[in-house]
Amino acid sequence: MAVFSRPPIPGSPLSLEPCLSCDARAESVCNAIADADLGRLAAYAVVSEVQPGQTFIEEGDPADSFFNITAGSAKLYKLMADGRRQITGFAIRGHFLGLAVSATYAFSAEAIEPVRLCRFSRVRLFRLLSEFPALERRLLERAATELVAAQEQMLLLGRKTARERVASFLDMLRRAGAGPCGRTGPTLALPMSRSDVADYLGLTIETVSRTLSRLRSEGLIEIPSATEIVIRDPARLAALASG
Amino acid sequence: MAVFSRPPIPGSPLSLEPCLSCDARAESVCNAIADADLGRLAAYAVVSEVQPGQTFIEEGDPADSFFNITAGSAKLYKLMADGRRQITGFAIRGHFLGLAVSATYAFSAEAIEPVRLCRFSRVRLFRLLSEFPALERRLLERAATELVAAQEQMLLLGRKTARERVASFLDMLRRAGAGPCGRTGPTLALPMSRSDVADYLGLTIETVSRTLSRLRSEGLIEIPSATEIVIRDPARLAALASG
DNA sequence: CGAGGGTTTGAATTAGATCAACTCTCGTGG
DNA sequence: CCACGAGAGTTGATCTAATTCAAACCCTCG
Repeated sequence: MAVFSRPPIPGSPLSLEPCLSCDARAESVCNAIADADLGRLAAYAVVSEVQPGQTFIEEGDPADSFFNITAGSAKLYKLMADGRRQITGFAIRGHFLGLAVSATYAFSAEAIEPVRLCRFSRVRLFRLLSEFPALERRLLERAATELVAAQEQMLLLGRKTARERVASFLDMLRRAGAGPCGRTGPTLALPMSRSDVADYLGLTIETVSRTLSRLRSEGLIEIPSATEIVIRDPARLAALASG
Repeated sequence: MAVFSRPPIPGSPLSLEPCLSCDARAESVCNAIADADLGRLAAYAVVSEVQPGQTFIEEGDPADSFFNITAGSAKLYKLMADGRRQITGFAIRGHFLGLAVSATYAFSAEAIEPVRLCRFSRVRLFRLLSEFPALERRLLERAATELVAAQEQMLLLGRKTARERVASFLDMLRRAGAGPCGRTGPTLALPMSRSDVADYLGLTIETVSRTLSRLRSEGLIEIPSATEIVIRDPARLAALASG
């Protein structure tokens, strides 16, 4: 994994700079730490980049690192012995990964778009948490938010129809403001493949494709390309999503 | 909700006693707090009992309380407008509920067996967390554990067959040591109804029933009564559960 | 321009749902 | 004590949403 480096801004202290100017700071747990203390954080983080298709967390491996995504997007998934896959979530800027209690990771993570991340060793993270209680609080909040999202996803996987699942997925992207180049608007960028969407929604690629086609023929969405979807009728889509 | 009370042990300070002698202390986050500080904890907790069928957390209600289950069992679930239900988990002794970031609960909770619980107001819990960093750490661990369980459940709901789901469920109960009267052994007590099991596994009651019958006819389990199941072949069951 | 992946569409199949009947258990009251 | 009824659970027959199998149809890139 290549170590990410950025030329220091002249006149600013080198150790502070990477965190102070980090694009992800606003969305990440790091914003619990005051400017003056960012040097401590930066000293503990190892910044690296992961290319699309590369796995940077492997289910079952010793869980000795924690990751903070600062750019790009990744998929988190679990595999069964015969290859069946369930994508449990997508991680983007600001997401924190690998907070395992067990000694090993419970899921794998693979970059979809080029990912930039900060890696913390287990020991160092816990040292940071003790040093900055506000950071620990933010982490707890983050975990609680993830838990709520997980429960919503269980409802989707256990009880929703294919149509409702796809609508929920699009609605989620819309609410996340997943426009192309980070812009918001009716157009959504889908960085993941149909296969990823299918494994996230507990469906097959064929069913996802068919369902999208049907939503298009009904005028709810447009599909200018396989990786772009325009929401024509957000209200009807949201209604569909909730049954 | 009736307030639970227990006669104070003669000679022990009243404010300390309830937590010090609590059956759930070993399994609960409260074990992060030293004996000497239990008075603070007890002062903040309101103990109450909930009867089977009673709902003590309602999805969408203001999330101003946190609950620590000290006895009994409860189901956590989300409902759709048309009545479809997904049970996202079962909570027993030691479980902590209601850690919402949002202003409202994301799920409902209903007692299956009589539940005894400690209720903390939002304000008081956060005061406790600041006062006892070890408590916050335990809560973070707990949340991380729940998250891992949620991911496992997503794999089950999204990718496993009915047979694998039921086997996973029984294997989970077995590993949790869910014997009758808290005993461990090959016999499992199922306090929840078939309908609850179905809504937990994303199946119908008929499919759950049929699948259990089939596992019985294959000699993997015995079903002495609707609420008791004997695991005859734990290894084969576990193998089935993972595909 | 052609190869190869990802995607879409079509036809056949099936796991699980739905609809319906029956059984078991347990509590109630004659 | 036993008949009765209600609710939970089981079993059977049928149906259907989604999967599977199969064949095009793109794009993109050498």
